[in-house]
Amino acid sequence: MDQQLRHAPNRLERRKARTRSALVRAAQTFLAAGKLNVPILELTQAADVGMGSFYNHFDSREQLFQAAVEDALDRYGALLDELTVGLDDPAHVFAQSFRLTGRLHRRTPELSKVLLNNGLALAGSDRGLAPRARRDIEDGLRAGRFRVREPELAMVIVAGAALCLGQLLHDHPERDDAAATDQVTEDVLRMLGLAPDQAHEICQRPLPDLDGLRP
Amino acid sequence: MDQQLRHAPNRLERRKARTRSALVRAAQTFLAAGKLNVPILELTQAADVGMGSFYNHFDSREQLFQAAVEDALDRYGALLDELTVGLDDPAHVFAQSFRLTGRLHRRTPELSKVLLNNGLALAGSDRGLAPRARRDIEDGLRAGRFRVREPELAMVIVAGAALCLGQLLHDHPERDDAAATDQVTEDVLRMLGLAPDQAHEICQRPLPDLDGLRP
DNA sequence: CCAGGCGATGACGAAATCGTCACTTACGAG
DNA sequence: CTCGTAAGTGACGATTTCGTCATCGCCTGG
Repeated sequence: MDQQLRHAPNRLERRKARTRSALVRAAQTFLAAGKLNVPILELTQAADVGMGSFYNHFDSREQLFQAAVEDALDRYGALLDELTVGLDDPAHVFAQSFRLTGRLHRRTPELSKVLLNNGLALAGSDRGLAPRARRDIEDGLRAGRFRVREPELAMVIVAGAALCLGQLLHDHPERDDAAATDQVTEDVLRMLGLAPDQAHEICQRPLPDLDGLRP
Repeated sequence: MDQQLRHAPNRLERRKARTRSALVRAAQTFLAAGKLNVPILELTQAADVGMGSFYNHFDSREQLFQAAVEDALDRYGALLDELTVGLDDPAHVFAQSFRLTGRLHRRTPELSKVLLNNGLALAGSDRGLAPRARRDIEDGLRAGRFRVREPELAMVIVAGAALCLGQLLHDHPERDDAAATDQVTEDVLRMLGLAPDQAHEICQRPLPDLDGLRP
């Protein structure tokens, strides 16, 4: 009883949230396909909601797509967090995040394409991957593991490498994504000032199991 | 006389080329503004040609935009070539190209935006900047200046850095573009395996004068 | 000077897309 | 049980965009 009364209006709110969520997910589909100019009707049909429902939740297509990107980013970021808990060495955290991101391009292609299609705009964003990378780099500097003059400019290279790596893996499905990712990570770690042998070693460490994370 | 007869039909061909070129330039304007879904009529008005002329030269808007991107890339590449003739050290060529590219983001914003808006797709392209960067890196490896395991993966980082640097300079007009570019170039050179002090020195060298190149 | 061809042009009917609105359905309070 | 409200729905008229086509004007060769 208490649980239901906690924040009373429930049934209706859930319905509303479900409709909105359906629209967002449909938008992510088109976002992944790069079709930014889909007719609203097609969007609502893909979401399996009525055409009029769109205007109950969003004023414009741009607004919906923005919400779709933010949602995708938040999920991407949360996933990364799950996968890097309990690591001490900032360089290890950074390397593991970067390597996992490389893996995720193949594991969740839709999410990957959302990233690639909005890539540059997101590099300076305060959501998603960028703030995490920034934090890891600064942690690494404080811990004396990294050696760069301007963290923000190192971020530029890290973000660019992550994006273009994703694009490479997307354009060349035959490439071994794990090997390519680990090599790029190693190069980036060297750029960050880590000793070459340490950079190499840190990229050989086992990664957490990716199976069974998303039901 | 001989000159005119060389490849006979001239007057008409020039007119045709002028119309086409006007369309391409207009398209580049919209490309730079990120407006990919401009009505054809607006495009032809911006180009100051008749609406029907569009269909004399292109079948679809996509086709025009593709031509616009290729044209911009070719001009960008040709400009880079002009500015790096006569350099011997591959590392120097690379550094100078990269630093000039950073400068060009501010000097020719339209060209810069075309690059940014099509960025990732161009990283793996065989036109524009990518093939030059690839060539410079391989030259550097042969000359023993660079030390990376896989040139193609180093390219990934270089391309990403160039793009995200452009985005950073675009988002933060207050930033000193020369200083930021030189620092990023230095970091990238370190990533490529150049000794830190050499990387620093090579980024201090004077650049060719940019004034008076485009009349 | 004439004729033929090629490119330029914009009016027009066809088609796509928009966003409102009048109506329905589902829920929850009294 | 009944009513009020919030959300869902899709038909419809208005608007935008498309791409064709009949016509025009410039150039060139004869």
